[in-house]
Amino acid sequence: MNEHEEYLQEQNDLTKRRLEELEELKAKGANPYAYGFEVDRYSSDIVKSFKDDSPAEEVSVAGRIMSVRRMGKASFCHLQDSKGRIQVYLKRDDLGEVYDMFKLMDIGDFIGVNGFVFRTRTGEVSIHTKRLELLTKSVRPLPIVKEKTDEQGNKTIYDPFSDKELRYRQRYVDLVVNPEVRSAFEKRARVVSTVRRFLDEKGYLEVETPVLQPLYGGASARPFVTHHNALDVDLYLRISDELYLKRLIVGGFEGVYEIGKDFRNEGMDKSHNPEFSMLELYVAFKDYNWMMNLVEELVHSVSMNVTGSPKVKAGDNEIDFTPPWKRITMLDSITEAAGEDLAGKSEVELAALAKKHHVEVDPSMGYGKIIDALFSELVEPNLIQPTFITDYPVEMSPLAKRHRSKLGLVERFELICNGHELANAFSELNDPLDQRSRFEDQARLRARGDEEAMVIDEDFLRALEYGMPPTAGLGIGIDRLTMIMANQPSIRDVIFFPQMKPEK
RNA sequence: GGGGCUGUAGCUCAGUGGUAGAGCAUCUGCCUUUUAAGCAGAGGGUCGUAGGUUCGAUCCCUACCAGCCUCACCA
Repeated sequence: MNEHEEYLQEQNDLTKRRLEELEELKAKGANPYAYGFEVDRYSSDIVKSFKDDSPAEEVSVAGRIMSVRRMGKASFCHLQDSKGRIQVYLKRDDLGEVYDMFKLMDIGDFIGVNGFVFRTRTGEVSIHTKRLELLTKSVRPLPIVKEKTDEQGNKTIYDPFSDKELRYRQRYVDLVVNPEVRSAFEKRARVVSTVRRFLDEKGYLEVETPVLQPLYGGASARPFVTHHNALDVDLYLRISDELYLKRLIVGGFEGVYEIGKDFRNEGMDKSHNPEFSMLELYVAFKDYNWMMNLVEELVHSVSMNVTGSPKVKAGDNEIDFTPPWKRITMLDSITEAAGEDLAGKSEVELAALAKKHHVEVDPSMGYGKIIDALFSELVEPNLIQPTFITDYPVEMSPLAKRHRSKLGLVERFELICNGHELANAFSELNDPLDQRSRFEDQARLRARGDEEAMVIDEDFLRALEYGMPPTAGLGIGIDRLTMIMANQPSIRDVIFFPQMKPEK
């Protein structure tokens, strides 16, 4: 048995049948893998612009066959291109031998069609085919999804392609068959392009910094490790861009941003993927108050561009991004939720308060960690409308500048929306001595076994010693922003190829 | 890592301790404006993998693999 025969042997009957058709088509002189086709219109544009009283228009379209209805000497099929679908009418009288070739074509095949636009008796705008070309033969059967639209315009889907494992592993099939998937990713692209345009118009410079780093930093997370053979050194995939972008502020750029992938070696769930996209922005001579205004403007602009409205549906909630948004300090937000004033409370008193509200604490947790636990449990899940939480304990924020008037706090805010963190920002710490002592605190945590504590970056400290101007910094998770804008409950639905265990 | 649910035809799913089922898809026949096309007929399966119990396992048991949900951990 030769290789080709072995391959045939392994295939199921549906694929075998298609491989036979492929040979028959070749025998009839068709090239089942053609080189191109002149397209002049998109399906949905033709349907939209059709007018019954205008003279018949000639069009050329190309796409995949998504349904076929054969009735002896005439057939209908639906052709799907990147904009939608249009019905195609094929008649033996018009096509002759080509009509016999069409009998060898299947759902999934790419065809090119040239003909004139008309409306059928049943009212559907269609193309009356004059010329038909096979562009690509599909030898593996697609899932067949049928839908019916009733008089009220309600769609019923029959036999949906819904197995999540198959959808993620074979996203190409998911995209062909489930139009709403394509639409979510188109929204993702618009999120990114809006952010980029917004920041470019403000005059900030888009830059690229290393993904492979000798030291990782800028966030609390475990990294991926890799190895450079020629240098014989271990390198880390970045967990954030922060320390490199701040070096660029030291170097004299007054506004820099980067949109790129970060990598964190942690668990996965519906809001975490090991690689994810992050926007980071640093602007000289500004502080976190200024940055809050910018974030309001930026996210509002994304919402308008992506959804056409400042109001966005997220599951059962409607989120309104019209500025200004609520701003409240972290302590006040806990005070509000717990109904007890936190001001001046000691660590012991806080721990007692936590127990009272059934928030788990253990003796190893310091003041900052208890505050964080209280916040995560009592406040964060209930924040649906965009809210700035400000002024975090210094222990939680080793790269943020101390608050100008509140002892033990830093000038930091997070934007919480729909119960999740969407952005994180601070007035950047630029005192090299303070930064060194914060790194050293982190090193002590690390020595005690905190694998996520930051490592000391001497080169970054050296840069700060040369002087970094007052700077406001921001990070926004692009995936999570997209989840909200596209109303997708899982990060896997806004990442084309989410991380999966290997297929066995 | 803990708990729950799931894995049967290309897709979506029923089902039973004794020869494996449906709809759609596929194939054959009829049909030149149909549309979840229709009518008549046909083919298609290692029932996730490996063990065990049993005369006999797709079904019961165990382990493993994969997926989803959830909790924990984590930003």
